[in-house]
Amino acid sequence: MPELPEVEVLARHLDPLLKRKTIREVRVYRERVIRPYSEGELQQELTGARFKGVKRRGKFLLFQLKQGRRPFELLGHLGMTGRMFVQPAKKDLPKHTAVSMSLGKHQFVFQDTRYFGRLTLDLSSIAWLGPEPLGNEFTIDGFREALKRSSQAIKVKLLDQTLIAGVGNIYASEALHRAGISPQKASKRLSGRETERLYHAVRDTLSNAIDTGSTIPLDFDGGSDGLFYFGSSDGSEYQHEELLVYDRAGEPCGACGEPIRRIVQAARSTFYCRVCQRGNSAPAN
DNA sequence: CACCATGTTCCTTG
DNA sequence: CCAAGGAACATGGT
Repeated sequence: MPELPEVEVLARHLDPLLKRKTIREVRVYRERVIRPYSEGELQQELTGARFKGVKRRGKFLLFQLKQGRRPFELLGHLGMTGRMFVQPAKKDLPKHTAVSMSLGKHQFVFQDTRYFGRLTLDLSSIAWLGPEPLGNEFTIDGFREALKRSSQAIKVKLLDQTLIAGVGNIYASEALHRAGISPQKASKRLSGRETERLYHAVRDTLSNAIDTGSTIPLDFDGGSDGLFYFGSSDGSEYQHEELLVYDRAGEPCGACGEPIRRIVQAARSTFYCRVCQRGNSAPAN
């Protein structure tokens, strides 16, 4: 479920559900996700603490808590397959539950099939994140400066969380299509106009996804996988319709009809239209 | 059985 | 030293 828009929608969803709730009990079923802390340490810190709010930074969730008068934060990340939701206390925990916290009548559940996600007191991983793409810190000038140096393909560069925090494999392809730029073009070779187009394309792609995702009911405790870009829990798939190139290899480009291509960059799939996204892929150094 | 998957981190290579 | 590439992590779907 994990790119910026999904995490943003999830943070907004969880905030009112967790706010003012007190953690009564913590259970860790997979210690890997709370590393480098132990179950005992987490229980020690969290038991009795109260939620103040839920925020997002890049693809990370920040749970703001208070133990008495002492504020602190818990960091969450969904990895590839993580889900976080609130369900009735009596309800059975799903398969692959990594952590659960009882909140009285309800319980907060972190479930993650592949266990790549995190729920930890170790906040170090957000220290190196780049600017929030939808915030004021993200500027065209800063973006241009960052791209100037690198000979890496622009698609790969967009996944660099120190460049922009929150763009993932799906929206990187989507943003490049929107900007009409070849994913293989070396970052440093983008023209001023292309850089500007990409800057706006990234922001527009992400905000549109948040808008669409916000319209979808997130009844996680009903068994939804929460992957709103793959459809909501009732089976409809409106958000998927918004994706113009991702996972559409062979299908005609909505703009020109050319079949969408799939290539591999940095060991990950990239989808693009050869006609709408022309450009030089010369790997000059 | 083979290959694919929304992400990050660590190790190796050049 | 740094940038770039790849593997590892772990499980499931097709």
